[in-house]
Amino acid sequence: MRPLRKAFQALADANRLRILKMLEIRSLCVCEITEILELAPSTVSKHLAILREAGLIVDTKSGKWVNYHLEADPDSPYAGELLRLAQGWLNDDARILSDRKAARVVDREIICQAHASAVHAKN
Amino acid sequence: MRPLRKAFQALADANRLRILKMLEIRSLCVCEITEILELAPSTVSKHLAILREAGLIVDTKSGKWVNYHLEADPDSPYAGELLRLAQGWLNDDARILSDRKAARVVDREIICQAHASAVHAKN
DNA sequence: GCTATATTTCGCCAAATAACGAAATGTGGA
DNA sequence: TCCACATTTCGTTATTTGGCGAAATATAGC
Repeated sequence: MRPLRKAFQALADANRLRILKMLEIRSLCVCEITEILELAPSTVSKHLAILREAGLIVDTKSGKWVNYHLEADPDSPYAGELLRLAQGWLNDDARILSDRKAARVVDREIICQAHASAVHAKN
Repeated sequence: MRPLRKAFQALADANRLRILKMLEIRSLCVCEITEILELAPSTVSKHLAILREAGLIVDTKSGKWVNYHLEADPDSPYAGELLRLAQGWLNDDARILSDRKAARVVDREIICQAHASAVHAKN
C-alpha cells in the first residue's frame, strides 16, 4: 500500500508532472530543470527526490552534474505502468508543450554559468 | 492538468484506496463504508466526495441511503484507465482483503441501526 | 590545497489536507 | 406534522506539504 500511495502522491503535483513530461524529451540535470520551472534549486532537488523514491526516475552522476532520466524501478509493480500511462497524457497541455520546447534547447553549459556570469558582470 | 492532478491525489490516500478496493466487491452506502473504515461519517463523506470529483465513483440515492459504486466519468480521459489499473493492484494486501471480507457480509439494515439500538439499550 | 559551481540537506513559514464534532439537510415512516 | 436516521456541510485543529534561503557536501579545475 505504502509504495502505491507514494507513487500516486508523487504524480499529484503540477511541478513534478512537468518534470516527468520534460524528461520524456531527454535526460536533464537539476540546474536545467530549475531554469525551466523557475523554482529554487533546493525545491527542485526535493521534487526529484520524491520522484526517485516513487521509483519513477533515476539519477546518474556525471562530474559535477547529476542527470535525471525516466526509468521505472523494476522492484515497483506500479512505476512502469504509471510511467507508460503518463506518457500518453498531457501531450496537448500548453505548459507541457512549452516546457518541452525549453528542454530541447536548454544547455547546462550556458544556463548554469549564465547566472554566475551575470553576477560577475555586475561587479 | 488539473483533472489529472485531482485523480492522482484522490488515489494518494490510504483510506480512499481502501474505499475503491471495497467497491470492487459491491456498491456500498456511506454508513457501511464508515463501519468498515472506523472513521467518522463526515470524514467518509468527504473522502467519497473527493473520489467522486476525481471521476472515479458515482453515487445513486435510494431512499435515505446513498449508494456509491465504481464508475469512471466518461468525460475524464484518465479515470477509466486509472480504475482499470487500480483493479489489478493491492489484491494481496492484508488490509484490503479484510476490508473486502467485511464488505461482503456488512448489512446496512443491521449495522446502521446497531448504533442506535446500542445507545437505546444503555438508557 | 583553494575556489567555483552543482546539488543536497536543514530549518523555517504559509498553504493544503485529514480528522473530528456539531449543526444543517433530506427522506421515510409513525 | 413530527421523529428517527443517513448523509452532507461547516468550523476547528493537528499534520503534511511545497516553497524558500542558508549551510553542508561533492567535484572539476587551477
